[in-house]
Amino acid sequence: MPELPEVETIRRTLEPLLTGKRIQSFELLWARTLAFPALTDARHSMIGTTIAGVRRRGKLVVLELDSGDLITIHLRMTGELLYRDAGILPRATEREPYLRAIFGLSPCAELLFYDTRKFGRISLYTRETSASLDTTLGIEPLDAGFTTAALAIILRRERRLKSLLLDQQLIAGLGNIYVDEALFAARLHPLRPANTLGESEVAELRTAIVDVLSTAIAGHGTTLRDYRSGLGEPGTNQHRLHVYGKPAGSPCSRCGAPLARISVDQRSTTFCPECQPTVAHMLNR
DNA sequence: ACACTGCCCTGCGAGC
DNA sequence: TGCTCGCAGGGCAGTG
Repeated sequence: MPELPEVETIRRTLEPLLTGKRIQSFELLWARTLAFPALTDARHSMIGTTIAGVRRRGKLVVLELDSGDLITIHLRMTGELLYRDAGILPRATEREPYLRAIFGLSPCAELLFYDTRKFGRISLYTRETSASLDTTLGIEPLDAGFTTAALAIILRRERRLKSLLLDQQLIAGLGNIYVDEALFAARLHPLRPANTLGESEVAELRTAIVDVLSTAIAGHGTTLRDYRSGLGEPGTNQHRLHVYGKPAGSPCSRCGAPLARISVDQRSTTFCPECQPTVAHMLNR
């Protein structure tokens, strides 16, 4: 499932291809893929505008239009955003089964949105409504502002660490894969109340988050099943995962102890009980 | 403030 | 082989 590194990889591949292209059509093949506004309004706003840039905010791909409007695309679990040069490849008229939306671009190109599970969402924000993005999305973990002090403020609440790190309103872009990996790297138990972390633990967690995300971006993202870059290439970071997706009982890559698997916020969570002890565990030693 | 449930969806692997 | 079932999960609404 695409998280920050996958979305960033897609952004990087799409930016040079989309910038300067004019949107000349928007075709919707699954109605709910467009979250808002209504299709006719969305078409009216985007058709005829030019893509001025491709940004990322959290897990959102953001197409900046020269009108000042923004098209945001959330891939959720199985969304794929593929660029196709219609001059080279045949047009997507054959209604492939998982194709949900088509941006027709001039000259001679298409941006295709595929999504098997139909959870992905495309939205259009105006200059006025785009401010709400920053109230629903928290700090960017790869921005300079994501300091140990900034993270310490976020952690200043009695909430389970993993649940907090997954909260997009606090930190934007982390999902199940990279939260598990970052907690493993920082040797922190996913159920630790966030406000029990010491100063050095906060610093280690910040470093772990930045390292895990940066490494994944360098590897062009994690491809477990569906994820592909904007040009259809899989990533390589799946080979660097230490805990995510590993079955319970499989050996920890660091200490050899059997990994544990629990559920946190309805999400499977894998960690090493030896490397990532609870506070109670540490006191009992 | 926090945790939990159910919903949206489909493909896949396990079990029978 | 062919079926059913549980699981995967990001975000959100609703409940406790």
